[in-house]
Amino acid sequence: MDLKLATQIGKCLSNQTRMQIMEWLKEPERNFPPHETLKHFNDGVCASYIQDKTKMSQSTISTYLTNMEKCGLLVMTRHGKWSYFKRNEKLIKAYTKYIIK
Amino acid sequence: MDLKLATQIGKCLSNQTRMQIMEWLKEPERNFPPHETLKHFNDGVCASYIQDKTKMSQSTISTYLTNMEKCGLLVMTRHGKWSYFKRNEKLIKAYTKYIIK
DNA sequence: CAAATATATCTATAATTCTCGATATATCAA
DNA sequence: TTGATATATCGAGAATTATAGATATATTTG
Repeated sequence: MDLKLATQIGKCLSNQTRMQIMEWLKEPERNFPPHETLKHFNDGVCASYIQDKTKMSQSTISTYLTNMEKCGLLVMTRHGKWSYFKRNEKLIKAYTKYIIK
Repeated sequence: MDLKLATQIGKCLSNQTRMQIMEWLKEPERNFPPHETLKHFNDGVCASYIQDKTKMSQSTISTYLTNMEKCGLLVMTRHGKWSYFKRNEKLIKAYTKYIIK
């Protein structure tokens, strides 16, 4: 973790929708309906379910998720035509360690 | 800690200069010269020393510090004509607890 | 292959943030 | 009180980010 990465993470976490997504992804089974094809949340939640819940446009949420994945906050796994996103707890922990004294 | 406050904190931590200030304030005696009037860093570091180190304008750094204090990241103490800023470890910890699963 | 579906990327405008100079306020020192 | 110094606030233009529609790409299905 360095200054640049930490500020990029801060940028992702400076928007209520994005922060809300991070919170929802703490408990996928609680916050999202079950996936119809995949029978689990092992790789997180598919982009369209996340989008539905935010009520924002597809392109906006896709951009959010892509950026959050680029800075490491989320991990993306593709299954067929679906993209699944889950929290990257390791990076989140590294970020919190960086800002704590 | 709630969604709104967490994103405000994220905003403060989304800028390299502000994040750098947070890092410097972890170790005032290491990163700043001793204060001439006050003989300690108990209340943190005075605004002008912080400004000097960033090489940015007085008004910009004053705005930064004021906003960081408003969202609780920093605690401000006034001694005479000087404003001293120190980290608010309690709030920082609350923020990290909020984002960690 | 063609159609349907999910996601990603491009482009442009709207909204917000950045940054500084100017100015105001507060305090100290003479 | 006057002048000097430290910090805060205001106002404006520059830079960045937000957001969505249009379009492109990728995958599945018939």
